[in-house]
Amino acid sequence: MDKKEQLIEIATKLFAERGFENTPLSVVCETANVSKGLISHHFKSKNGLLREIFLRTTRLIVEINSIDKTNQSPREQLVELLESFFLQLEADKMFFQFNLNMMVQPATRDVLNDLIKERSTFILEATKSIFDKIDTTDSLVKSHMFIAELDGIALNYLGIYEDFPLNQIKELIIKKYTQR
Amino acid sequence: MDKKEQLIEIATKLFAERGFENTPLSVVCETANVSKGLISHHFKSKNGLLREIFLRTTRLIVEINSIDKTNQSPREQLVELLESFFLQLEADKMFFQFNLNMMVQPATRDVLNDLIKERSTFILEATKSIFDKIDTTDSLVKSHMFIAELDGIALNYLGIYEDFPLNQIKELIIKKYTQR
Amino acid sequence: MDKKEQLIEIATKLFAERGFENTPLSVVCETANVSKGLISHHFKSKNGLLREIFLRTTRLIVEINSIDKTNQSPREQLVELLESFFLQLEADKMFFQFNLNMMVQPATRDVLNDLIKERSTFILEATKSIFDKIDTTDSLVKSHMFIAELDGIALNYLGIYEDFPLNQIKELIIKKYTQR
Amino acid sequence: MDKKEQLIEIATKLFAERGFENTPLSVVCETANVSKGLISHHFKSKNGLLREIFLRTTRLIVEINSIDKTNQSPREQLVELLESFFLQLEADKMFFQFNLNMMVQPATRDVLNDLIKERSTFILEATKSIFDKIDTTDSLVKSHMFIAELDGIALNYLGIYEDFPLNQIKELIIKKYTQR
DNA sequence: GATGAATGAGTATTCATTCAT
DNA sequence: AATGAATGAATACTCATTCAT
Repeated sequence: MDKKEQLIEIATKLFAERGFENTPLSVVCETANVSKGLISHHFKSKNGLLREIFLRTTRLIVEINSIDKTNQSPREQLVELLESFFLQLEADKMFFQFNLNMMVQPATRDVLNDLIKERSTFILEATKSIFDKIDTTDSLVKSHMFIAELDGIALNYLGIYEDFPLNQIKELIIKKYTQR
Repeated sequence: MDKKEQLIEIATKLFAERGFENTPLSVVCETANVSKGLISHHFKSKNGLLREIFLRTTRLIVEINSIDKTNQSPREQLVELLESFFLQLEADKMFFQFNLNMMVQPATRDVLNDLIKERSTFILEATKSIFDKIDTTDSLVKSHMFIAELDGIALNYLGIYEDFPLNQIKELIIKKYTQR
Repeated sequence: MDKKEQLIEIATKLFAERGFENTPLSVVCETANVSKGLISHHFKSKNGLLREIFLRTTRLIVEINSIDKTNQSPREQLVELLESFFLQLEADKMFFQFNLNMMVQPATRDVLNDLIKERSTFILEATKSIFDKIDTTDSLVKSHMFIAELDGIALNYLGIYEDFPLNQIKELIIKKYTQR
Repeated sequence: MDKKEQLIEIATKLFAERGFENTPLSVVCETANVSKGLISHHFKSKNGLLREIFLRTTRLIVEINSIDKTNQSPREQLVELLESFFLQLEADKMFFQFNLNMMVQPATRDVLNDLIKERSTFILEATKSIFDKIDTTDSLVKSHMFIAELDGIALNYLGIYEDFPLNQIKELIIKKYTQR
């Protein structure tokens, strides 16, 4: 088993669960059964490790969106996007927890600034390219609205309301975006 | 000059700007021109100070929502709520930054858990009471959607997109909620 | 109820239970329902309070030993002294705990040095005056032995062995000192 | 040069001289020419360091008592034990100072509770095994008396009387325990 | 006599990072 | 590639003391 990969996997999980600032490298290393020196060896620093993790997450997002969807109508694409969003939100809370965390915290924002910009630009453009196919009017604003809505749902589902009615919300949203 | 109030004011500002974890008490005290011991004296601990701040913020939210609005139609209330939300989002970014921060970060969440629950329950009920007057069908889910949308907008405006089209989003949303 | 007396009583108890160094004045004041400023007002400082307490304890010891015992034989006096020692050791553990504590700890020793000397000189002389009446040979050494024995018993009973056979020890000692 | 051993040695000395509570780690580290972090690294905490020291002291006591003494009569063993006690009491005051300190102070007692119990049980049994060979009647009580006597002597010699007649006491005691 | 806000020096502890092996 | 001893700056917290009221 590759110690480097092991390290990344464990660190991702712990950073998501406990927050970056609140997760000492000592805990990461103990959990991953790895010596402290190894982090500096592979990633130079704690921030280096964070950037590597964030980068990989972005790569994942890009890959998913790069699947060819030319055989789908734009509305079908939107629905599929929503379906996969709600599916993953339930299945991999950690993933969203981690990303929300990184965005909101000033300290991590500073470290990841360029990577966050890169990723959010990609997401905005990917979304807009779908909306453009439906109607170019206000497509940028609508894309922003769309993204904000999903982020807000993730935020409220993960962090605020214990009995957030995720499924009903999902239905409501899908209905909204499939109506002409 | 009340040193306790001074302390709270400065701490609120600094926690919002730099994050709670990332703001040492030494900085808070120096900025507020106050000795370290005073925090212990008034709030017992850094967490105690945080709880006091969060509590006051909640009290503010409750006060604003307690203003009598019986002379307005529910849709008018909704629009007013949206107007004041967007107004404040632009005017007092710190306020939103601080609150998002507290919600998302695991460490602060643990400290504030009970207070967060209290506040979010209040907000949900206040929102639902308006939606109920329009149409009781799905009023709870719609309230959740409404709150999530606004949170998402705050999140994207403050933390992700530098050129977030706040005004256009505002218009779009108000239009959406004034349509029958 | 006199706040000063209240303060002394509570402080004695707490210092005995938790040790002097380990008992913050804040705890003393809260327990005694008294403000912090009052200690400085009455005793100048924490050390001042300690000295007052130690002084009172000495005064108690002196008083007990000042009772006229001219109608008793020296051996009777010795037995009575032993009886009262074992009686009090069981009844007022705190008293012995406190005094042992003060003697052994370097920090408190420094504060109480003169008072400790005064008291221990008194005790030695009071004991020697009894032994002298029995036999002046080695009376000083025997007095030291006698005191050391009792201190050792207190130490082992209070601080080391949970099932210290206090009563059997008492009988053994009394037998020893009543034998010709 | 082993920094860990250096640390233990210096700390033992300082804790004995100044008391545990009254010896800041800063002083220990400066004296030992070692960084503060090293204590956390090797012993986890100040209490951890204390436990390590106490443990080693116990180990020393056990080792000394484990020397084969089958070629000595029980009374010879008792005398040898007394001789070595008085010898060490004069030579290594620190050792006794430290141990008395730990026993008497509530704060350190709590930290060392299990280790103190272990050690005192061992000492009691080692002593009793000698007394048993002389006479099994009351051997437990006599052992307790014996230990208490020595502890009391150490206490009075080290902590109370400046001109404690140690040598005369020694002779008196040895005479007592060699008499049939 | 009595209060309690305010101070500030002091202390243990945490933790990312370095470096020799 | 991997270890872990060692560092030292940073940080929250403690607590006796002071002083205006």
